[in-house]
Amino acid sequence: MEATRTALVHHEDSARGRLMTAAIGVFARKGYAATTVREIVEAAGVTKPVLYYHFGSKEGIFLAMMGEAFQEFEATATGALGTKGSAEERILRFFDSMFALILEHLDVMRVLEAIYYGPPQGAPSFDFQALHTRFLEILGLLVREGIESGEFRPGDPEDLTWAIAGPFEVVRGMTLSHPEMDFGRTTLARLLKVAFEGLRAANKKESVQ
Amino acid sequence: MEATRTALVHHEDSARGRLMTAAIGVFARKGYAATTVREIVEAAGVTKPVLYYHFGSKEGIFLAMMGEAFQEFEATATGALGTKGSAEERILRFFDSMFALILEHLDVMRVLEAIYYGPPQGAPSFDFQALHTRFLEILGLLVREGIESGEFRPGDPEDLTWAIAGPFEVVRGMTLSHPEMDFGRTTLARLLKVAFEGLRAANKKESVQ
DNA sequence: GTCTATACAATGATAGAC
DNA sequence: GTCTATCATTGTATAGAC
Repeated sequence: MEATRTALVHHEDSARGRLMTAAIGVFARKGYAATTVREIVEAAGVTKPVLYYHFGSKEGIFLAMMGEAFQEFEATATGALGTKGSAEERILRFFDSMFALILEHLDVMRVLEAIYYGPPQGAPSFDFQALHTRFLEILGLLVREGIESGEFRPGDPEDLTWAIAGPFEVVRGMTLSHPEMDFGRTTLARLLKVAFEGLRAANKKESVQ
Repeated sequence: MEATRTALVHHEDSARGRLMTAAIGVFARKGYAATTVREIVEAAGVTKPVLYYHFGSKEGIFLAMMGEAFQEFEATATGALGTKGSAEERILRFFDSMFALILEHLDVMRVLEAIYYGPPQGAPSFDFQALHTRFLEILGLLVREGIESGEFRPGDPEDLTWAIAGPFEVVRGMTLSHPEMDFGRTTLARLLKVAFEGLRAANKKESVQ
């Protein structure tokens, strides 16, 4: 997994690598539609034909970038399933590893998010839905296990899953749109703690300060 | 307030009104940058010079649209402050009225959200930040009152505010990106109930099913 | 206020030399 | 693999008639 991960972080210092890095930055800042190939190649310090040689088109470099991100997400998400501990601990670790991934690739996540939640902007279609579904699938599994083991109170598993997803959405959203506010793993853990308060089985409730 | 609100819903059947309605739809579907004036005028059944006559530019029609939305948001948000009841009830009503506003103007909210959370797309700058801040400000006020009255447990007001904002963010996000899943006011109320569980003062906790 | 016709800039993409 | 030079298309915006 480490190998897959670094692929996205350290693009080799080739023309191709610099183009990828540059494209991620510009797409993140201006969105797919508003980005021109001229901007990308200027940021990468190459000329237009170099981009077309390596990626074939504006769509091509976009898809290459999304493909790498997709692989890495899938690896991290699935990896979180093989952990031990209480449901709370496992959920916390799952969120923490996903959030760390977001922090490492803020720009890619911004592009991904803009296209998934926002208008397609004429960007080539890409199955972002699968990412989100997979995230909720794993979270739902962990929540269900917590309910069955008696760690969480009885209740509609879907509702409890969404209740736990809330803090993650909040922190993810604020991190992407307001990085200066410095929401982070600590804040995520703190908000999650509040959410867990509403989920714990009655016999496990602690008095909280 | 009703007068302000209808301005956005029922655009008069003039060329200007049809242009506004058409622009909202196209901007929502394709984003600001990817939208062409040709598309707008074709959807409105008029020709290009008509748009330039009424709004001056692509930016002009965008700003006109955002201006109307802004006014309506402010009116609804502020209106929610003048209500009576327990903190839970007031928060629920506040969320419900804000969510109703979103449902009425899904397309405008999509455009607004895309530009606020996503890349600016070259759209004219607009103080979306103020909307979000105002929303959190009001919510924070209601939460603080709940803490002070002893209805909510003691705790960091900021954290508790975010914890309550979570369900709203989730339902808003899902409604905008997956309207077919039919999240709605009922789901919002249900998820909010779970969140309140984690906030209630110890002496007010009820056993939940 | 609304049309036809068009100006003018910028865009994605390529041919062909090196 | 990378460059210079250029093409075809599409974009915003406008002039001028009605």
